[in-house]
Amino acid sequence: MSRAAQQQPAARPTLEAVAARAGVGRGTVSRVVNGSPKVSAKARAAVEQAIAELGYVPNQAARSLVTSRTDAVALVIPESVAKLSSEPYFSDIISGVSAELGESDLQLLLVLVRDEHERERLTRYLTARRVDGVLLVSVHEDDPLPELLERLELPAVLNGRRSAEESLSYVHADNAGGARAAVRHLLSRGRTAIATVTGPLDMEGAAARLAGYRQALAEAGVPADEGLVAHGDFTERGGREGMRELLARRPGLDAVFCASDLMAAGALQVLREAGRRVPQDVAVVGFDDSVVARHTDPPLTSVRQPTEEMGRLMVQLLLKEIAEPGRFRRQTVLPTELVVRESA
Amino acid sequence: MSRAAQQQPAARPTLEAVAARAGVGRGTVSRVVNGSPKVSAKARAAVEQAIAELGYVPNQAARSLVTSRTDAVALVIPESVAKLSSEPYFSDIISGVSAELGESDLQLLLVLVRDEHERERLTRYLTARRVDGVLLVSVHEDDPLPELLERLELPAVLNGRRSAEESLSYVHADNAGGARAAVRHLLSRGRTAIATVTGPLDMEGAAARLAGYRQALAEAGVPADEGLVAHGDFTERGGREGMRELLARRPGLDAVFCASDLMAAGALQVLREAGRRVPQDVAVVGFDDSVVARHTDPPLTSVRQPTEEMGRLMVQLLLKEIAEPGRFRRQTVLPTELVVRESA
DNA sequence: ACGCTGGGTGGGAGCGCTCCCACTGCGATG
DNA sequence: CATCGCAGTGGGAGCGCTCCCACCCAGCGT
Repeated sequence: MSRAAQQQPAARPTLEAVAARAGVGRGTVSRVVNGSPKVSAKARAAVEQAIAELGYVPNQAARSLVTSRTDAVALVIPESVAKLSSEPYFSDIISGVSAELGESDLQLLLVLVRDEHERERLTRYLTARRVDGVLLVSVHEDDPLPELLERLELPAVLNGRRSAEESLSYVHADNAGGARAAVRHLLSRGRTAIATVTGPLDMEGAAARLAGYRQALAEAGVPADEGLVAHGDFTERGGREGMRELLARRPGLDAVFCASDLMAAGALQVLREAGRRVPQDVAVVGFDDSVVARHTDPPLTSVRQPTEEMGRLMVQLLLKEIAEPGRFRRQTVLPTELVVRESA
Repeated sequence: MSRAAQQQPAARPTLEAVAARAGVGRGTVSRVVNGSPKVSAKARAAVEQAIAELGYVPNQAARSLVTSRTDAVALVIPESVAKLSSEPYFSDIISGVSAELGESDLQLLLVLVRDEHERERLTRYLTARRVDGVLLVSVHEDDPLPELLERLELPAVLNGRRSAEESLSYVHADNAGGARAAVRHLLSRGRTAIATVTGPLDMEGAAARLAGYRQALAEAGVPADEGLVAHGDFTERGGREGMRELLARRPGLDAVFCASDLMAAGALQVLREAGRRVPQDVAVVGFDDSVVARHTDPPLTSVRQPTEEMGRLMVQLLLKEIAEPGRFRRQTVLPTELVVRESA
């Protein structure tokens, strides 16, 4: 067998070939392929048959070249924050995004950004407008990406927001409300010295959870005690360190609200080492209601946020923004819900 | 600033514009952009300056149109198997793939396939050759995708294999060896009635784990007892059901090897409900050494497989295959390692 | 009978790039 | 001093598609 013949990847038929076969012009084939109504039933039938016979599939590159659409959107995850693997949160977002995108004809590009180098790569990529829109999760206050997106005027939806005055579209959970519910629950169980381990406060969501914690205490007339507040970073290790700090400062605490399940898991370890029983001595509440919550000892009471749904919603907003790149932004807050298990 | 000027997405400069500015021809600019050595230092400098001044970014669509390369690869995850969120395995793969791809100029496309509808979409996508190569994880024996990849002659690397005679390139872990190590460890701890909950046996990896289990027992002269084998599907629920079945059939068992951590977590729940102490009454070993393993009660002894590294390796093989689409396949097996914790 | 519509159609132009071939100039060679 | 490379260069052709304009017919009104 000749090498040449073997290498021929069976040249894909072009629009032109379909036109010839169907006995119509290129324009008509294009109209059929793109679902234009201005085609007679007869012509449409002929074209459709030719397409089927030839196994025609449009060449996306050629299409993009002229339409300057790409039919792809990027989901950007700044993985530096936490390892993707240990954060079920991201998986759920991905899952929701993917499901919702399935309805449309857009392809999902997953972009993990973990260092400066990769950020530059992404910047080039976005500048080249190789996607029609961007979904950005885990937004930090000083993240340069949202600004880039604004400058490029690229349709975008954030998960979380930089601040309360966020100018881009976003979807996020009612973090403050969830935290409030968690703390109220602890109060209702008779706890009085309720501590918290916060997330990274340069993330609005983490700050909101802290605010919710404070608000619930204030409402109940509990005097604020900054000694009961430790700062973490959403990771398990951060949870351990925060808990140790709290225990050292306020040995008498009888409850702790952790701004993530992973931190709650870390806190649990430290409490056990310190000989405190959970929930008898210290009640623990987490946030996210991730897989981890169901597997700790004891299982975690946690604030559930509809993560997958947030993913879906982000896509819906993005599609609207792509279809109609208006000035005005779409911003949505989803409710949270306390899931009570043994830990509190 | 005029509204019109503001709305103009500032038409991106073309190669032609760069050429004009640098006072050279299009060919020369193209050579510089693509790193051809056949350019004089002077011309190169002029072009590079022009590129910088104009902020030129090549148009990928135009490039693809003529090269028929896309500079993108797809990572396909048939999510039907298990929810992405509960399987840290996938996250680790993604992480490794993404990291390794960062070195090259290829973009990662994540494609989740959860039903027939989405499979068809993907088929169309691949047929249109919108990617240069495909990474496929979680391969089942009867999965139609590998065959499609072969037919399309699309460079591809599997994670796992359909069978021992897999014809495509693949990367997988030493599943049999890992299972053997797990069972030997149980034997060395004096356990005699060692049960197992298998994964879905239409996956070669799951079958290999079962084979390793059997082999270790045979080597130790322990007579085979099919009553000690229950079939699961890698999920937590599957683990629970398998464990119940085993307990009903062989109440005297003193150890169980689960083919995934998630199943081990399920088994743990059932054992506790049944009043068995772990590890005193029943020792438990999992597989994957995922996050879950560290959070169960007690923490799981588990077989670690280098998941992230597998992702990296898959990319390396794929790149070779893309660069040189030869007949011969590259197939790699990575070692596993037993991580001992309290559960066994 | 003669415009007029207007749905339906064909095909030229051109998107931005790479490929490739023809061509230039210059030093080395016979 | 003519001849031959050969590194370096410019630019035509063309990738497969959409856009758009000119055009072609019915079918309708006057």
